[in-house]
Amino acid sequence: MPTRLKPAAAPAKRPAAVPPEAAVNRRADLVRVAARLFREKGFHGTTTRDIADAVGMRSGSPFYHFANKHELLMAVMEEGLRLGLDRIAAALADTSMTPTERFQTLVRTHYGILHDTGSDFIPVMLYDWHTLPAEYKRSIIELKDGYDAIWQRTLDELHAQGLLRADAKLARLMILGAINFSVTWYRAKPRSAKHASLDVLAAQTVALVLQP
Amino acid sequence: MPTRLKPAAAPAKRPAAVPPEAAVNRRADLVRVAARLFREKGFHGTTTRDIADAVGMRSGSPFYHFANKHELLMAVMEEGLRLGLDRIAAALADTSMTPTERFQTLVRTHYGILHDTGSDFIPVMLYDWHTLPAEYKRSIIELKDGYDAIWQRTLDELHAQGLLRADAKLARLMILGAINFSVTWYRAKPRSAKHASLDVLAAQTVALVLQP
DNA sequence: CCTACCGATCGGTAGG
DNA sequence: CCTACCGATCGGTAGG
Repeated sequence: MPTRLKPAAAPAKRPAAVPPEAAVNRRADLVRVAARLFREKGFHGTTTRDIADAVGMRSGSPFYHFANKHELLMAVMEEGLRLGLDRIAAALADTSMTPTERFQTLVRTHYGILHDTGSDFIPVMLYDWHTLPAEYKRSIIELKDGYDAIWQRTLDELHAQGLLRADAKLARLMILGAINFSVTWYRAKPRSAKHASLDVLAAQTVALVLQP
Repeated sequence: MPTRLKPAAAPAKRPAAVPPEAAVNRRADLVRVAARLFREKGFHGTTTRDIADAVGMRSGSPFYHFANKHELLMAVMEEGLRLGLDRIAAALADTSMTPTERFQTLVRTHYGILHDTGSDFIPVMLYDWHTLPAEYKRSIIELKDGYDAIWQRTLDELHAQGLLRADAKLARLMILGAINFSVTWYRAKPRSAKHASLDVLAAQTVALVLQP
């Protein structure tokens, strides 16, 4: 008859009473930390306890902010797409750019979205998209469609100008695929000096697919 | 005091004694079924019981063939790379091909390796590479390096001929990335007639990156 | 957000 | 390869 062992450790001290708007900060902490851990170890490879530990909560407390683990995953993806759309909007704010310049900007911005410090949200979406139950996917797909549409507009223009030799829709899938796949091989800030920077990566990507 | 409930079901009948070489067939069954399930649900999303069920074994029996779940994952990846290398070698058997023809062949073959019926091994490697412990990766990396080298030779030649405008090594990463990423969006044999075939996909990929 | 907990499941094993 | 099992862990919950 195995009796459940209770930790003999002293009970944790309660933190000081929290300010009113702290809950949303704690929620944001959970999303940010979940993104990092999901990216490193995958959704199923990360436990809700790992996430709670990393933000200094007890194991049951994340469920005060999220009904279940999948909603945490959804929040990570939503945050990533919202941040990504913001970054794209800011980068394309100058409306005088040529289609080629817009394309260069999109490519460089997307590399940043994948590899800048703290940018773990979109990689999680790329890794664990198939893990999200269909009912959670709807709202994410809406955001993702907005993201794709921005790319598609520019690629359509490039195609019309004869600067893109493939079908514009397949070109979008292939170019974003080429960039997205860098999450499997690119390491930010390695010791080696001959490592390609994101600027170089972006320039080479553009050179590969755009007609001179 | 919860007493463990034992199933009241009749004990399963032992199957007839197996022929001597059957063990290797059963092992191959496990690898093939594991590849399919790992692809569909991921490594952590698939239980060893799922795999045992799918081949008609009891839950403990896969561990007669594999020391642990990770060795099953490694076997899936190894099988995929071996099959892939075989397919490439067969496809490139004609030594009179130009670099452009070899490139077209490599691209088309790789799409088949990802999307042909029963070709679940390499997609598993793409999805769950980061799940494999480092000590298991060594032998896989060796096979993978061989695969990459074949691509690199052809891309170097294309670059020398001025048919590829990006650095040849980055071009390999980006082109294989563009193709590999199709595992996230391409569905084989859909109902829709306007769906791109692998032939079309391959031709468009070549058109996108190769200078006319 | 913590305490205290549970039901289910999971990878894996001993022995045949 | 099956039987019979276990130790550990996991997502999640009731109540404060």
